[in-house]
Amino acid sequence: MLDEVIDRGIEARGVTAKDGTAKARIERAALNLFIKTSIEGVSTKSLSTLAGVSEGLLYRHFKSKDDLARTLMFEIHTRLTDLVRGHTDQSLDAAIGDIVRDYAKLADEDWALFAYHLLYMHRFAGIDDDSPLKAATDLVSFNQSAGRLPNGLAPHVLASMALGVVLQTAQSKVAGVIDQPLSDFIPYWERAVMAVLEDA
Amino acid sequence: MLDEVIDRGIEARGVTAKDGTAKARIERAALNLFIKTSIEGVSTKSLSTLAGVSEGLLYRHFKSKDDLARTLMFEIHTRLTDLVRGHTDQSLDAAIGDIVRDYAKLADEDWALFAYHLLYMHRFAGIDDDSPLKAATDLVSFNQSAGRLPNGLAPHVLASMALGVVLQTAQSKVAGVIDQPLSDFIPYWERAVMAVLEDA
DNA sequence: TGCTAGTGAGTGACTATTCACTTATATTTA
DNA sequence: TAAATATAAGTGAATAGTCACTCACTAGCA
Repeated sequence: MLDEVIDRGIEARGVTAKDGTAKARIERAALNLFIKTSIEGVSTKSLSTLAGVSEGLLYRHFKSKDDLARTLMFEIHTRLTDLVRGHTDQSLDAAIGDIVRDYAKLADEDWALFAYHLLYMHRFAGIDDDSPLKAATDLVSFNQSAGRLPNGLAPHVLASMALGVVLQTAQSKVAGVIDQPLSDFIPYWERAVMAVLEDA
Repeated sequence: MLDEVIDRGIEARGVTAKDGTAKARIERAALNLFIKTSIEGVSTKSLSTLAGVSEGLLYRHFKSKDDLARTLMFEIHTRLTDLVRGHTDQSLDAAIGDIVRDYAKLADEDWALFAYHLLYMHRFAGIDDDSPLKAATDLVSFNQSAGRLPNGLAPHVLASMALGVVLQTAQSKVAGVIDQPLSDFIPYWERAVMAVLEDA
């Protein structure tokens, strides 16, 4: 039964167990198993088997299973946060447009990594010190101060609501309810996010 | 260290280990530990200790740890689905108003149960056959057919985006970014959800 | 007497991690 | 250039611990 999972995992990505460096194969195997089951529910044995390496090798490249999970999480977390931050030099419309476009592109290009973030972000303590939500909150706050957005709601609440439009669509894709690439929704996201922000 | 977690868990709910029936205490302990860590990450030992019962007793009331997790999930899942379904006899505004109000109320009244659903729903296979999203999709579809909502987006996508407004606010509360009761956001949710639906 | 609630030590399977070991690949030295 | 040496990549059996679950048992109760 484990073999089936392993075969499907490899097959799904169209690669053999020997593609890429060992470290990269470990990371891909971890992502695919983590999003399929859970982090604690994946054993180092199944992980190394799917990656096509020995169990011991995991510990040459990562201090522990937790370190592996953390490394993967912070990689995508940083990328997503950077992507949202720093759009104060353009109009709000343009900023939202850029952000949702980049979000969709990143998700479509590396779905496993994106889905991993969506599913397990909340498990990593301290991750909210800086996050996509934090960056979005700063953007909302900036535009509220400039009088371009209503002040009725606290910026982190309004940012949550707006981000929800995008993230719940992604969640539905994780659940298998949606099977199109997220890029298909870019113009709709743009309009919906602006509507949430301006109607508050 | 485990004892600290256990103490905090009990303290946080203002109850002693002897409150309620043993079965109810097992369920509350499970919910509180599951949302704090994960399902697989919680041992039957820590669970029974927090509930103040023996490990063996878990198996008098539930067939397995998985059965316990499933039972809790389907209880809240059914309640939430019912809450969204069956609002076709009123205006869309009124329906959205009722739904977000009931959602907020249920979440505020039993936060652990609600948070459990939010965090782990996606893990239970077959749960999407009927779900809050499915019910919301039916409502959107009904209103699209009646010409009261634009037809540009597939109903399950539009429903996801609208639901995201509410669920991401809840997610931010799980993350500890928001600490108000969700009921505070009812009127804002109403407006934002309508804006998403009508602007699509 | 029969029944349900509750116990907790015991069990075998599985877990993450280690470690002594074997290749392979650079780097230095003669 | 060739030999010598260091360093990195990779192995898999061994280990100590934890896991979910069982079962023979006791306590109360109708």
